[in-house]
Amino acid sequence: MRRSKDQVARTRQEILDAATTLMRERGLDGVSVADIMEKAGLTHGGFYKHFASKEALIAEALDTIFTKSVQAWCQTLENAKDNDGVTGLIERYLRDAHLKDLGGGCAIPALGSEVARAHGDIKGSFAKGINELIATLAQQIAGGSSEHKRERAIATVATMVGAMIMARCTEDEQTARLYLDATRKQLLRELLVAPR
Amino acid sequence: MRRSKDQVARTRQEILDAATTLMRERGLDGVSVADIMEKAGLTHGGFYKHFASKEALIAEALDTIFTKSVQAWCQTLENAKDNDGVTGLIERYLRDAHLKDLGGGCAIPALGSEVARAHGDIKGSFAKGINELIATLAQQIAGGSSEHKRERAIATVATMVGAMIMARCTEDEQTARLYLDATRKQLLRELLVAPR
Amino acid sequence: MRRSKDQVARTRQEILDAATTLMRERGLDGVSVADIMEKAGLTHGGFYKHFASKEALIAEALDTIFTKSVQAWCQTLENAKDNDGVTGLIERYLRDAHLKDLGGGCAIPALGSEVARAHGDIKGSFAKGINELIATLAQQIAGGSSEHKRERAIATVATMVGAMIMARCTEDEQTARLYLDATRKQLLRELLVAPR
Amino acid sequence: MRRSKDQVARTRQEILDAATTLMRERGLDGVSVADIMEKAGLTHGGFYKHFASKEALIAEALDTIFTKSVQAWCQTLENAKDNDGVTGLIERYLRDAHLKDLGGGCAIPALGSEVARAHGDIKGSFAKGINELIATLAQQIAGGSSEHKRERAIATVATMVGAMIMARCTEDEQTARLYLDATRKQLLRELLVAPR
DNA sequence: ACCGCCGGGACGACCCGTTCCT
DNA sequence: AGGAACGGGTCGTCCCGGCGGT
Repeated sequence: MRRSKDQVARTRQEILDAATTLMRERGLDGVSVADIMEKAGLTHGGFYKHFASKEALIAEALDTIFTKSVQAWCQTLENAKDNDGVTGLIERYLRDAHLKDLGGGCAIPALGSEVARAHGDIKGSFAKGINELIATLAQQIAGGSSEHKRERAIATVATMVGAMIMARCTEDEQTARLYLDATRKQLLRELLVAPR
Repeated sequence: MRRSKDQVARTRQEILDAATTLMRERGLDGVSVADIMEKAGLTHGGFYKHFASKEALIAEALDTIFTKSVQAWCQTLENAKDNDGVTGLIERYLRDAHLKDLGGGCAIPALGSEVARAHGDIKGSFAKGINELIATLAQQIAGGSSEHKRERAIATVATMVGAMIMARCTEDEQTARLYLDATRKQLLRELLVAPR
Repeated sequence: MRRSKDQVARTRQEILDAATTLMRERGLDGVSVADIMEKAGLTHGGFYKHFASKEALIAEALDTIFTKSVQAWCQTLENAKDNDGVTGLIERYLRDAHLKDLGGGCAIPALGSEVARAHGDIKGSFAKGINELIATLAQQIAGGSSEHKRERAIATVATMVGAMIMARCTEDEQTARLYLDATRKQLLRELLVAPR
Repeated sequence: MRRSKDQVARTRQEILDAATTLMRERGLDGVSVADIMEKAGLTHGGFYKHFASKEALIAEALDTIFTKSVQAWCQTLENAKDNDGVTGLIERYLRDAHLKDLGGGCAIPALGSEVARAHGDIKGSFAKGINELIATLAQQIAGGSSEHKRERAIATVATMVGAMIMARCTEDEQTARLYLDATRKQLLRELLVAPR
């Protein structure tokens, strides 16, 4: 009975993991329940024992993705204690590897357009995730009121997200890299100007 | 030959117009050929006399959307000759009306995530459109080398796009407005700081 | 597990059976997957759990048809041990009932023209079936080398097939019957002449 | 007005010619009106000014095909005045070139299976054509009553048709050739036996 | 008067999310 | 948990009418 429950939970987690990757790679409408289950090593028949619907899975998978993203951001922010920390985050987000890592990267550029048209839990989970990401960054912004910090965090995330989307929408790698580089430069410049 | 050809061209344009709106409202995979034709007042049977495939229509509709966007940006930029012009564009992009105008707004936040996973003409048209938007803005950026202008234009567009996406991904209007306002403030601040 | 597997196999067989009949009645392009499923008492949705494609079903249905035909030929050939056996087969093939039994008759006159334009598994299954039918008949041909037997079997099958096609291509029953009768007479005449 | 009428008739004939080839190559259901018109160098819009329907075209095209076939058979039969004539026809029908000439060959193997399922004019034209072919051959059969001649002609045509179908239903050229050769041998053997 | 071509329904194969039975 | 069955949906193609222009 113990083992079994563990197994069920593990299976559930495998479905969730498969979903997080596939969703970002192919989009919310681009993945089928069967695809996800197959990637999890199962047949799609048992899916509805674990989740109420595809939508419920997506909402939960979104939570999982954002939770991991927040953790990663925290780590990046903390690891660079001596210097800014924010600098590190920006460079980490706008690097080439992230550009190509559709399935493992930030959910906002990967799914933002689709979620904007969604409703209910999906939109809710996504909005919560964005909020947490912003809050995570805001803590680390130097100087100013907490309101000011939040505003700067919002704009910074927006810039990174927009740059990643634009970079991913071109097949020309050089242009993509240009978008990322130009954005990083500008963001770093602002960082120097702002604290004052 | 006059009337008929006009009529055909008009019909084609109506299909295209219907597509531009529906695509942004429901996403590339969210609209069916039948939906588009119905909105254009036709049945879907005649679609393939006008376009080779759904993909071809999308690519062309993307061109149409971006052409109009470039025109709108130019106008906004020129109309405000005395002051910056860029200020006007930013305010226009990040205003509440744009947030809600999914079907008529900028294609990048509306379709970016999906196009990132596309290939061929669709991605090509989209990339060209982004490029033109950036070039349009770059012309109006004050001071610095042309390279510097371009970089600032890229970052500015990225910021606006990212903010719009994030704002559209929440059902809480207040939060959405906050994202837009915070971003606008930050963008305007940079405008004051940068040139000199 | 027992019942279930049986049921699945039975369903699959019902689809196959429906296909074998409908194909011969309406032609390869004349039947839709939905038609076949409906005849099998199912809806069209579940088809692809049983077969990879319409083409795969057709190829398998062709195998089924020819397997049954070979069995029927063997039986007819063996049942008439005392006399020629071949005589019985010819009379069985060229009788009136076969003329009208489009859905249950020999696949070669029913589908030959279409299969001639097909490729891959469909053509492969059909060719194999023809070969087996010829081999079945060749065994029973009296006298001569095995090569000679095969040649005579080929010509005999060809004659029967051609007569059936021609007979089915007229709406005048008398003419149809004439084609069948004339062919049977000629075939029987050859049987008397040849062995010696 | 004169020229125009000629031109119309010529256009009609070109459509007919295109149809005769395409029908045999791709089957009755395999050709679209657009295909035929395109091959005739026209767009498919004007088709219905020349023919009442696709069915009407097919029926007429069938007449054209059989008329030409009868002419060709007559010629072959007559050209070989000294010897049998029938021998020449058999060899001409069962040769390798005919096997591959789907679009220009005999209509019975190419379309027989489909026409068997047709009705009305299509079946009527086909049946008439078959009849004429048989009558053409019957005239040239040596010895016996006219009834006997007809019977032998029917069986001979049936054999040739069946052999051609079977040969075309295999992708293995060697087997195809075997079917044709074996049939020809047998047919020629009968020719020697019969007159007596 | 006749060709060009747009437009209309209908239908084709294939796929998806979900339920139910085993 | 496995998987068959369901019903609805997608894009693409077909045959055919009817209008517009030469």
